Amino acid sequence: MAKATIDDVAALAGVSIKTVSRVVNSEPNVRQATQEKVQLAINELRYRPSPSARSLAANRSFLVALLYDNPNANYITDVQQGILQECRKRNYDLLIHPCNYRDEGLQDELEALVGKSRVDGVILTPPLSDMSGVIETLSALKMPYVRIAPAENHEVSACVYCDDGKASYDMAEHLIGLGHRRIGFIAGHPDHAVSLQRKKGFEQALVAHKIKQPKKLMHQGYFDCDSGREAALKMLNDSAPPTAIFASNDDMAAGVIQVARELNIEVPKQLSVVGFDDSPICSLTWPELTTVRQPIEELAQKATLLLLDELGNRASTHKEQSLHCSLVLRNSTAPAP
Amino acid sequence: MAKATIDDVAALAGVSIKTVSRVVNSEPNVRQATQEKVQLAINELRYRPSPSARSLAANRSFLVALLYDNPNANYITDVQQGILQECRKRNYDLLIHPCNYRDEGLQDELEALVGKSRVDGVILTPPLSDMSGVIETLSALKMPYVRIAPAENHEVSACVYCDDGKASYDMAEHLIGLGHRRIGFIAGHPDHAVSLQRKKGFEQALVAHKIKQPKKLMHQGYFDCDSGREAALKMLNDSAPPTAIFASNDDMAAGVIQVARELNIEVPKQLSVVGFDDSPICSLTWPELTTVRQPIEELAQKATLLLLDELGNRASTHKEQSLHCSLVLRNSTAPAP
DNA sequence: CTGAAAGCGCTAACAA
DNA sequence: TTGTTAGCGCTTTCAG
Repeated sequence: MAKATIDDVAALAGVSIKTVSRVVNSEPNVRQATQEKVQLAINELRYRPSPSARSLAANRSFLVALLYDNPNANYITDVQQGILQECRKRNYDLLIHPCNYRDEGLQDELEALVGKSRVDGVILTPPLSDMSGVIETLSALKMPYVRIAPAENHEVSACVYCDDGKASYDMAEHLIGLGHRRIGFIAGHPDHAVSLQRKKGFEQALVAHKIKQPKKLMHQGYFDCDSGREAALKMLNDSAPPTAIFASNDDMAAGVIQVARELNIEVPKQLSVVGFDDSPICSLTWPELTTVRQPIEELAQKATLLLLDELGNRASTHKEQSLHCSLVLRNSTAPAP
Repeated sequence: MAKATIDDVAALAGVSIKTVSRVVNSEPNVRQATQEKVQLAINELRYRPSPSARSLAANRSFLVALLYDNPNANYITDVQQGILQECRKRNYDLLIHPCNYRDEGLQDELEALVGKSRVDGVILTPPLSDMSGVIETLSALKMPYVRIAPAENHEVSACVYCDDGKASYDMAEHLIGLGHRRIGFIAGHPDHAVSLQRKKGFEQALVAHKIKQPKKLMHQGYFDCDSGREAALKMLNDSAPPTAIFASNDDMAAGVIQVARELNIEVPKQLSVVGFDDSPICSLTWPELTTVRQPIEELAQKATLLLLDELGNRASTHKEQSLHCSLVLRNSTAPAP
């Protein structure tokens, strides 16, 4: 038998198609008895509304797009997971659209995706969350969107973020509390806004504790293991090496640990090492890595909730929310020697 | 201005909407001059066909779904990447649908997703690729699908896979070639069909080289670090410990390396360790892990190609393809002591 | 090579 | 509380 349509259901239930539509969309103003009658017919025919027809008529697709430039597999799967949690509740589906944030054609790509209005809304992750071009295109096309972890301009759209600077400050203070005074810092990729936040938080903690930070202890990294290694190599081979190193993410911290081992520097006895992100490698390194955990999945969930609310109400309640990071203390930190 | 429709384009170009449709879908039988005239109008109006209308009329959505039970973030992002590579070429979009393969309601979930025919085709990854319930549901609903890395029944549908057994055999032979005779093996999760293949390949290599494998050297693992640790602990604390350990994936191998360090067993001098998957942690462990690389992205790409071909032609050319794994030799292996 | 007409299956506005 | 009537914007016949 061919797929049942709304007409079949209406015929079987002995009502008009509009009534079926009402039941399907759980609209009010349907008598209980009618409701049940229709539901019965729906079940019997295994009727499923056609998304295309619905989209065409109602001008909404029940599809949201996740736009991202894959920074890291774990990050992105966490984000996807969080988004889908909310989507399932409201019968939305998720379409994923990785892209290259430095791509010249990104603007056009976005316009193509959004312009045909295949999706009802868009979710952005860093560094896209902070790209004015992207944001302006979306606004111009009146496409609802929400930003995950934007660094700035929290007011221009609905968004959800963590205070990375605060977490960074706390982590620095933790090290200082352990007696460390010479703390090396490896910054994150300069294109990611969080990099600056993490660096600032670190520096503020030093200032608060009246610690002067020599330039030699500040290094540029790129969020990958190699840049962590490079920075560590420079610092640890210096005549006045640090007693602790704060890497702006876990991959770089893993690089630091590697270098330490190669130089026969014991972690954490001679050198404390901390990272950021709480990625799976934290428990795979030796010693296990002290780090900062961001609630990525929750972040994505809240963001999605904000977006779907906006899509439902069409009340553009530009909200912003923030969540807290937490320190995860493992074995890569110890009192200063 | 409101969004341009096919009528607007037709009016501006001075042709019928059918002709516009022909141009948009690059159908034959349009005179060059007409073609250009229409294209001009399209550009001027920035016309984008409406996916919903198109779906409704043509009964195809240009959407494919990836159905998976997230085994691992890297695996899944690689798969997504591969799929999207092909999708972009043919203007398909990807909808992701993670699920729990042990969920009672999986059947219904699938039927809901597929029954409304929101998607034109489905891509399956392990362990879903081998679940008869899933496959039968898809077949019953006549939903085209392709399976990535199914373990068995390669003929029932289009599919793409690697010969894990062969790779496993080769890796075992590599260890044997280094002089190892007591090689511990940690099997993968029993629900994943590849686990058995990898185990079989390993055993076949031993048989081929006339090595008797004591039961004590065969352990059940679950693809996670902890189960690797557990197995390693048992084997390395034994009176006759192995000189090499073959873990069925990298996470377990990382666990083995940890345990070795805790027991002051030097890797690779006293113990060689190998994994499987070539995941990012391979270069983050110390020493870096020798492993097997599966061309996951290519696998996904080929699978998608197969699926989209089928969707295009509607010729159900049940093809199957296989790709090769390769050994990645790093520093965790050395001649037997 | 091109076009006219008839839907695809649903929702929205309005009527009853 | 329910039904009627128009489309939504496209593709598909089938005729020219």
